[in-house]
Amino acid sequence: MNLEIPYKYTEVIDLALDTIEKDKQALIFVNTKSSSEAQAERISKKNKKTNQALDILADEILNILSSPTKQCKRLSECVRKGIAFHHSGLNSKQRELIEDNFRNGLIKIICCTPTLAAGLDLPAYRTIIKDLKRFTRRGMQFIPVLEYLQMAGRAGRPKYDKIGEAICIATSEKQKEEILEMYIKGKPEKIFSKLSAEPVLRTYVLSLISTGLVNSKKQLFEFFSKTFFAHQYGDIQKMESLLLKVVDLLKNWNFINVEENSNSMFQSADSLNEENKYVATLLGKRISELYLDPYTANKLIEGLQKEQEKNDFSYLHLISNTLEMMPLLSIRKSDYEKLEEKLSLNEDYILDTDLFFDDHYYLLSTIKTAFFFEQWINEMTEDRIFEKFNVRPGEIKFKIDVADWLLFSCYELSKVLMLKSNLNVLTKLRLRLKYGVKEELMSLVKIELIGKVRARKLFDSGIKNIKDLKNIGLETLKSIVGEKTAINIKKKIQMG
DNA sequence: GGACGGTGAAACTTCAGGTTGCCTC
DNA sequence: GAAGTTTCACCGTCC
Repeated sequence: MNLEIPYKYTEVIDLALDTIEKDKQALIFVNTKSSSEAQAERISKKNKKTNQALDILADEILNILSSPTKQCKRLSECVRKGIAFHHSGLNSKQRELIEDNFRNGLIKIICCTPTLAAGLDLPAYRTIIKDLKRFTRRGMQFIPVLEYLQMAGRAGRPKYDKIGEAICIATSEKQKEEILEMYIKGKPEKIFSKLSAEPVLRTYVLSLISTGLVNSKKQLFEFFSKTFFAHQYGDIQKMESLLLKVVDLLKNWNFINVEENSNSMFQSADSLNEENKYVATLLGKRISELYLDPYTANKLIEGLQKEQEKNDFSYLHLISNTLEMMPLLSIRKSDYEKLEEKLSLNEDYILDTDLFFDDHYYLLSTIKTAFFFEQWINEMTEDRIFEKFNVRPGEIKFKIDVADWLLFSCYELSKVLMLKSNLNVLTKLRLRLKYGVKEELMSLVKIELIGKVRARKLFDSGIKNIKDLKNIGLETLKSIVGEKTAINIKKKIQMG
């Protein structure tokens, strides 16, 4: 760790310290999670002001998880000095604590990613926008003016301050001019319709047909011609051919039927015929209710229908290979060997065999993502996961939620398609995923008040299910999970 | 002499966010 | 492309 602070950082630190000196608060926007952590750390090391309330808060933050992660420790040490970092990788309780204690004035500075710019109402006297560039596929690019406005708009607290300050940090004289032109004098960019993204378009077309709002080509065109999407797209003919392409896909996947209209003079079952009727199939309806992108749904179905032998990894990999799971975990140099090994070990269990002939890097990313889920359901701790996979607690939660939704979708699709062999495995997997436990803990974890940590402790002490819990003496239980919890658990079991 | 700790440069890694599902053990 | 993090060689100190 380098304690010497390079010149270019000092102005942000000075601004932060000046804010504290004035007894005001500031938000500092940076472009990455680790940048927000490093920035908060630098400021906290320079800030001398602490107090008892901050100590209490710092301890609370440290002990939110059963075993504190590196991130918890780092955040806790910053908060001890009244400084915090805030991004999507934080545990949700920690995030809430930071927000609440910024509102009540205890925390003076938050270094954050753009999470805080939109949605959350957290005004500050001063907003410092340190990074106006962000990494994209085309390298470092200036962020949109709209985003800049969101961030700058956090400055000034209506009830407390008459003014607010939004400060941009330029890295050079040239950039200073660019920022002035683009953000201060510039206009916000136009808004674009989200429908232009194909997955969204597919989902909407299916949902329109499925709910019966649209049931012919004519109605479909009519509906879309009134949307903002059409207004922006301009070329109506091109849009119509795009829509027909989607309809054909849905038909090929058996999510909708195109039925002939018996009154029509020209009978043909294709989707082009003006008068043919679009009707969602049972499968299509379910997919629409699940909010699944039809493309993903089709992929899942193809996998679920495979008759080859499946294991847990098969399903975890199936859901990792979807648009919804993007972005997949990225691969480090040191990962390759392990991932290749994992791949060859599970080659026979992978359901989407097309992957073997495609982009190998992508294949390995799907393997790594599935591997991450597999480690999670085998009780790898959050700290270890951060270390091994570089996924922070808040991101684990997010990925798990997506996975659970997709597994549930797999379950529902299997039900509609009468693929009964998948059902039990999927239910089991979902439960294990939810708690992050091995199969042996499943019956314990189902009991209220018992999560992954307590379940593991109990199991290792020979208590393996609810019957064991009933039979065990209160004193013994106390020695395992602590006094209060033991009493509460006993109460719960007797009631249930 | 060896263990240990601090240092700094070079190599490596990563890059914001967060929609949507449901009743079953 | 830039910043943050990790790794590693090097050096001085202490026992």
